[in-house]
Amino acid sequence: MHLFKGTFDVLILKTLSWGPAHGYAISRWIGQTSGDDLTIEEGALYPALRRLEAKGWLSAKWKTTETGRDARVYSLTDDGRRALRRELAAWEKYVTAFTRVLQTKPQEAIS
Amino acid sequence: MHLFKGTFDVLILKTLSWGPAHGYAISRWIGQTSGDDLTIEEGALYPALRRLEAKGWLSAKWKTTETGRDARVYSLTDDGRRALRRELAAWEKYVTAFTRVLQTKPQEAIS
DNA sequence: GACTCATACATAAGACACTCATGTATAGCA
DNA sequence: TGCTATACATGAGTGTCTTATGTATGAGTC
Repeated sequence: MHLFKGTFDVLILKTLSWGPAHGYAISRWIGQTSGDDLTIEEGALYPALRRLEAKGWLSAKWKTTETGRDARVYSLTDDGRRALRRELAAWEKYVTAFTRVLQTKPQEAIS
Repeated sequence: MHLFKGTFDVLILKTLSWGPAHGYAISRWIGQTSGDDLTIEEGALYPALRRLEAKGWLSAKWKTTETGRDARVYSLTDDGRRALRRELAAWEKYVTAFTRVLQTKPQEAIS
């Protein structure tokens, strides 16, 4: 489905809050747990990870996975953990405000 | 606050579902009812209205308001009403999926 | 009469996250 | 040998946004 830009960072951070993971696995996890309603394209995923790393929210190193492949494994930094808390709060605030607008019925015509 | 791109159209459509209104009033209504948590900049507002009009979701005509000013008053078309229903459903589905990802705790490491 | 504020619309420049397409490489399996 | 899944990467293009700037006028204030 079409998505709302700027919302993926929180999902990535949250996913990494459970422990280190590489990009492909993060993408798969988000797809799975959302029932495939949320899919993050590879062209969006890898730049996003670089971006979050550049912000200091993630740290990365190359490792070999259990299946014998090279993978770039990301971990949440302390800054990343703080950012996650902030972003989660912002998201909830946003949804609350959004819902309020959707549910408020005007007494009279809007002008 | 920073916003999530692509989410405003629904708010505009919803606001117009209560009756015709001009851009400035729509913006004010969204700001008000959200407790100023959601503000739509004028540089985003007017292009968005044109966009929705071009899609056939809104119709517009110039009128003079009660306060004696020229204003471009927008109304929801039938297509717009259908679009609103679709967009609302999509938004709810998105938030649900999003919440599911945020709340799902993995049994084991994500890989 | 001059000034300021709120109302009302408009647009251009630039930022930025996305989609889509394409590319590399390799493990595992039939 | 060929196919699928895994794993990363990037470039071109798109579209919505922010920021800044501009026009114009009604209403109230000094």
